[in-house]
Amino acid sequence: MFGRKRKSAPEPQTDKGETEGQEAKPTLVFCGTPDFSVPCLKLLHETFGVACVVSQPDKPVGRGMEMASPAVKDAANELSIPCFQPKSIKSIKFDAETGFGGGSASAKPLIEHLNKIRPIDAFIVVAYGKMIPRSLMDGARCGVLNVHASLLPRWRGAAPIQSAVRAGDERSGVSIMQIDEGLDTGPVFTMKPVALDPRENTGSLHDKLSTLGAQLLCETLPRILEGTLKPAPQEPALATHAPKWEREDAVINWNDPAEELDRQIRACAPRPGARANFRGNPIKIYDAQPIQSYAGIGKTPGTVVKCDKHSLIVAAGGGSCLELLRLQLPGKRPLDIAEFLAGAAVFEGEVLS
RNA sequence: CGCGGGGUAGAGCAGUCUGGUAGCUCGUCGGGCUCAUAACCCGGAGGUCGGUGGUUCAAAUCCACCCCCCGCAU
Repeated sequence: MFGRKRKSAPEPQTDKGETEGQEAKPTLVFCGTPDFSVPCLKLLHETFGVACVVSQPDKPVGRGMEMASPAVKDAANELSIPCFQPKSIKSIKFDAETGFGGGSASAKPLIEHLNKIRPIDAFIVVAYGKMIPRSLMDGARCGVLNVHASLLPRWRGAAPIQSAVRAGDERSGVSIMQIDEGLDTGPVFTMKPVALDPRENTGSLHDKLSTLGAQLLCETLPRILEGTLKPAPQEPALATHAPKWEREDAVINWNDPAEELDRQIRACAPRPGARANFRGNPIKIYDAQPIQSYAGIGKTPGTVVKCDKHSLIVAAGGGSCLELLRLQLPGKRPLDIAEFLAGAAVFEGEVLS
């Protein structure tokens, strides 16, 4: 009920002076879109307060093409933070004298609001989904800060988490960086590593990095705002690129060795799910593991080499074998292998593609 | 009105087209065999077939509407 006029901060905040120049709350603008961004938004708002949120527009999605709002917008609404969803922010301009201007029609309300809350200390971008224009870098005292889900300069780009899992990286992490005009090329304030579990998938790593990113951001932000933490440039020679995940990346090729398939399957879990074909139906594989005991040497990759009530083992490339653990038929729920086998009699010698 | 699949015992499925005794694999319970078992054998319990209405002597099955789940596309 009283979430509306939260603008004026509660008065009794004159206690401990842990950091001296910290009495005034910074003015922060948060830009983000999916689930991944939500923990950052929440912790940031709790710790420092967020003046407004920018997210991608609602779009028709899923069955029935119903309009769906981004997770960040829903979170902003819960927190009673004003949220703007311009179609594009590319053409927004900034002038030190007159403030923000330009912009497409859909960006007007945002621009108006930004001018109202000036001066802005920082824009904070977490998986917003679009490139950030120059104007925002100029429009805040500390420019645009970014939480990126990798240890830069490894895995710059759109799909750092999937890429780390698929590559079999032993560790990943989050980076807090300054956005410049390149794609994740800006100098880095700090990074925090995390070890990948051998059975890690994209979903589990996503969740780890999402909370880790929120923590690291909020720990680091005070020193960035007061200018005592300087960012260090990335080493360009070490950079790798993590391109957007394409449909093709989820298609199983049984000629690949089992270990590679395992990594691909984990990279595709829980979404979109690695795809194969079984009896003419598309089937998704969510979990599997390479197996030593039943060498598939001489078998065509994709052939079921062993199948009983509890396990299903398929030949892969180079004589390797893959035990399928969890899969899904079209129109059905994902099933653990034992459940799957209870309903669909599978025969040794059948071939998946 | 984007295209499509599905809801039958605790789980996974068949049966629906061609209405007429509720079936399979697993789990569970009891018993047996075994040094042993996610093994094997014997026996039992467990279902108002998603909901409502309609057609019919008779509906899981045909018709109408509703609820819920999922695949593709994005």
